[in-house]
Amino acid sequence: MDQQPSKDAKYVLDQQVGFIMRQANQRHLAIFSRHIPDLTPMQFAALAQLCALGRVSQNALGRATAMDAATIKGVVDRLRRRGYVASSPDPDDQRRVHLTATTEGLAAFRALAPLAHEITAETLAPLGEAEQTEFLHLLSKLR
Amino acid sequence: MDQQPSKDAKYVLDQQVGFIMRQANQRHLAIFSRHIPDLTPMQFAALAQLCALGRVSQNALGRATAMDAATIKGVVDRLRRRGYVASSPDPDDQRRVHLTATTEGLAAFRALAPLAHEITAETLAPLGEAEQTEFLHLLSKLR
DNA sequence: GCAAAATTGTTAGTGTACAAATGGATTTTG
DNA sequence: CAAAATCCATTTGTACACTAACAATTTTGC
Repeated sequence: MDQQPSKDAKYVLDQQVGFIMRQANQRHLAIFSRHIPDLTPMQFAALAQLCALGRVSQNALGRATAMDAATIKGVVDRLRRRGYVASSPDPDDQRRVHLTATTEGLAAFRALAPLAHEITAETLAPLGEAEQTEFLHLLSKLR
Repeated sequence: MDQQPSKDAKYVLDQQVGFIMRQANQRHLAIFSRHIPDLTPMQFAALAQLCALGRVSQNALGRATAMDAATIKGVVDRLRRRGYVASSPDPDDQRRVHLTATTEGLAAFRALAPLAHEITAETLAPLGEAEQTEFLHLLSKLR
């Protein structure tokens, strides 16, 4: 009796925002890694903010990119291993470690930044121009 | 000279869909785990589809929930450990493992399903009613 | 001026995600 | 009917993401 599907259940899932949002995000991640295969979205975001902010502590960079302290650590570690980020101890506060983008990191960001627009454009391509604006507007309200 | 922030760089990031979408998703995940602390969204999705589809192979369940074969394995393992899912070998095709929701799993899903609507409602709460419909419509086109 | 509170970075543990490689089973095709 | 292609499930490796707990170090509040 429980052998056959209860049609109402499948219904439920396809109506949930989270489920649809996850799939939209999956599609976006695929587009991203096709354009920028060598850097993950998180690594790019961290590098971008570091270039923008100039000189920050690790936790501050995490806050600027909406990442957990534990998460930003891993991201920064990988960026440092790649030579894009350098760290030096803060003389005033011995808990802190100052982060800066290396010349190489800055160059990489400048080369990659234009691609970011392409990625956004391709992600939003299924929508018309007016729809894109509307979507971004609504999405922003949900964060 | 590179000490001070270059204002145009920070701009870029906050405009990218992926960055905003990730934050919207983070907020949604937080809402989800407040309402359903014992199951992750992925586990709930897999359980829901299993209840809906009745009896499927592991990979088929993965496809139904937009999960990788490697990913669905872990999710199913955890659901099985929790006693919500049972597996048995397929007599016709020896590659396959049939999955079914246990009585306990079915009961859990039925108890949790109403909460899914609350989660969606809370996630979309910052939007008006017409905006919610519009948002879901646009989001669906992006998956 | 000193104990309590807050912050910084780290580690450990759990749970997605995907790519790539493996091995076994089944289906297709030549 | 055998070879090739496909499919299923698993394993390995890398990368988020969050919780919780921790030590070291400021900062604060009385």
